[in-house]
Amino acid sequence: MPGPKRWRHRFREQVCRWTMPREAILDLLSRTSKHMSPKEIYGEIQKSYPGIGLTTVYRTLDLLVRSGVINRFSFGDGQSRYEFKEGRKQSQHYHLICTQCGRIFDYSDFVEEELAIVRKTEAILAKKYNFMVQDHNIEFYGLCDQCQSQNERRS
Amino acid sequence: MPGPKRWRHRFREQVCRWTMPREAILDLLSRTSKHMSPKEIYGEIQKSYPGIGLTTVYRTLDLLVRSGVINRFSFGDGQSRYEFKEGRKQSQHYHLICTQCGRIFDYSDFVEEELAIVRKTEAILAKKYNFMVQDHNIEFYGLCDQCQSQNERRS
DNA sequence: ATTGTTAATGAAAATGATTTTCATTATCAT
DNA sequence: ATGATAATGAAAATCATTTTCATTAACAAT
Ligand SMILES: [Mn+2]
Ligand SMILES: [Mn+2]
Ligand SMILES: [Zn+2]
Ligand SMILES: [Zn+2]
Repeated sequence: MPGPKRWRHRFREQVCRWTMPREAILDLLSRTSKHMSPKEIYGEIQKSYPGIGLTTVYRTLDLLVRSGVINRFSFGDGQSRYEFKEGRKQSQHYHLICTQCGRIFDYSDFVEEELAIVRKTEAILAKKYNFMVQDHNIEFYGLCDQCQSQNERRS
Repeated sequence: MPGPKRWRHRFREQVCRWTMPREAILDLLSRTSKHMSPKEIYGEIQKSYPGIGLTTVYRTLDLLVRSGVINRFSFGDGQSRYEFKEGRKQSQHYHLICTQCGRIFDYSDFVEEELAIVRKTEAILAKKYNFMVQDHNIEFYGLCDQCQSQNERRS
């Protein structure tokens, strides 16, 4: 079943209607590799569907997060950011966040070793604290290439 | 040099005045193991120093974060949360966040292996992306013991 | 101990992200 | 094609955080 149709079916199952705003927002997120905020998504969506309201963007993002189709992040810049959850493990990646310019970079090297540790950790957590892990998140904060050279030029 | 006095000196160096609100807030954070929000801190501080305003709490937390004395987290519940940075490596720990009740648990098992991986990762990041890592963060999302049993009782 | 400079404070207003309300519209099972 | 009702958009409400500004307090110099 091709993309849109698959979503339509998937959502019908939970007494949901597959509407144009939902299609547009999911489509946008599935095409970008950026970590977009509601306002950014709204701005982008406006270009092709001027009728869609910011409120609907918020509601749709909530729905998609609850449905497990996208991920929500709080990188600490005052707004939430969203990312399409790609199929399977391939897409597993973590984030580098530049503390100066705020840009976010995807990072997916060494994920094998990291995942092994994470699995091991999850097992411990389940046994010791009886905590049922559903998801995890690793992030590195620091200075991106650009901000580093900018800084030394200034000093 | 005992606690308060040490801070007083440390802050003088950066043309800062060591004031009563700063003392009170740092003192509170250094005693608790909770991850408190500005409003929670404000509420607690009020009990002993009714004069201190919420604005000052915000400003002081910013100062302490910039000074590297405390850490700021965004766990995604709409407010930032703060934690005293304890001395040395001993205190290195990560977080378990219950997606249902929002409670946050400290976790510090297996940190050895995790730290080894993190170091390795940092080296790669530095080489490949020229990203200078200053800090990192690992968090697990899931259901805490209590919420799990609550759920099965309801189902 | 007193004093002057000015960093820090608190109250109120402003801002900005997110949520709620409610009348209207559009989806989709029948 | 139609009815039930889920979804929408605009406006208002909320809530966390920041800014403004007149007043206060810290502390270096005396
Ligand atoms: Mn990403
Ligand atoms: Mn902690
Ligand atoms: Zn940067
Ligand atoms: Zn819980």
